[in-house]
Amino acid sequence: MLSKKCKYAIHALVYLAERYQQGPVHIQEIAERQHIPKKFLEAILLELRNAKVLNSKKGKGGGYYLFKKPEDVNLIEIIRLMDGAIAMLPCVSLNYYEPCEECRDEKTCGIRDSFLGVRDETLKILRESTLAKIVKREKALSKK
Amino acid sequence: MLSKKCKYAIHALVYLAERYQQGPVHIQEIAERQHIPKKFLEAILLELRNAKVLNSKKGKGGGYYLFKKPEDVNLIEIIRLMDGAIAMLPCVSLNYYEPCEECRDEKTCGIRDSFLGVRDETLKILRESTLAKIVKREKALSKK
DNA sequence: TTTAATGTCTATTAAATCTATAGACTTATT
DNA sequence: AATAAGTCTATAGATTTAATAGACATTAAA
Repeated sequence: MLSKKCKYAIHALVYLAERYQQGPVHIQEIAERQHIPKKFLEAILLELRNAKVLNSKKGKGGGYYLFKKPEDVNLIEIIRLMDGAIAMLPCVSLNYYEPCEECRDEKTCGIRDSFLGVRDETLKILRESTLAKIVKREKALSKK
Repeated sequence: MLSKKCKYAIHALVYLAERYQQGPVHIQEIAERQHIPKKFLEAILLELRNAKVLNSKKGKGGGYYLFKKPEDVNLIEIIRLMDGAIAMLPCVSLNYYEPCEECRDEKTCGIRDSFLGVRDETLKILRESTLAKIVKREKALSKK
């Protein structure tokens, strides 16, 4: 399961994607509208800023805004930043690889293959899930 | 990521699947061979027993053995028993469904779809990953 | 029938992680 | 100068995970 932090991040980013190129939005507003504890959200947005997904403007009239284009931010990137590995086992993780302690020999491990498959399929879907597509989908669904 | 408990369970079950219908194997042996803390393993095997995946024999010469057929135990079942939901969001979970707190309206949520897709692909692969197949794969790999 | 080997069960502890909050500091605008 | 923002460090509380301890129950064999 994704952590709350990660879910908060996704919701905040979608919110900002809907307001792309409309100037900075302040934390308070995002927190209220998305029901996210403000202080927690602060830490999240800061991380996303340091990762250059967001940018911010300080001082009066300041706030956060999407730095990358909505079509260039996908769920893989967000999840990795917030929760770390996407794979279900460390030994099949691309970005957070670690040998499995429990495994005596990775090469002859019959378990890995399944999780390699899961990882690949998961990445395939999450890679295609950009903020742009999510916003588009949201609009399409609410028009029905 | 899967918990250690879950990884231990998978390894223990594979070990027992390799010895299917060869009589009970005692905890001590599984613990030693798979490098699992014995007391922790006890709790795990007990849960698997209560779920009728394993069965046990008490007393001298006792131990655990696979109750279901190796081809009838897949990774979905094991993961659900040990770690709970497989989906990345509660709102797309089949067995552990809960509405997302962060979501104002599930019907118009543009995020769900992606995770629904991930869940379906994940289940598809894990459903096919039975103990029988894992053991078979293991043997094939070690012959190379 | 005793003994030893084994699983069963309840409780507890230690460590790690997740979630949330507090408060002082910095920067930009008016 | 005053005010409205974000930045940063620290920490507290809650929850979950991992591991351990010890008393109890059952079975088989001696």
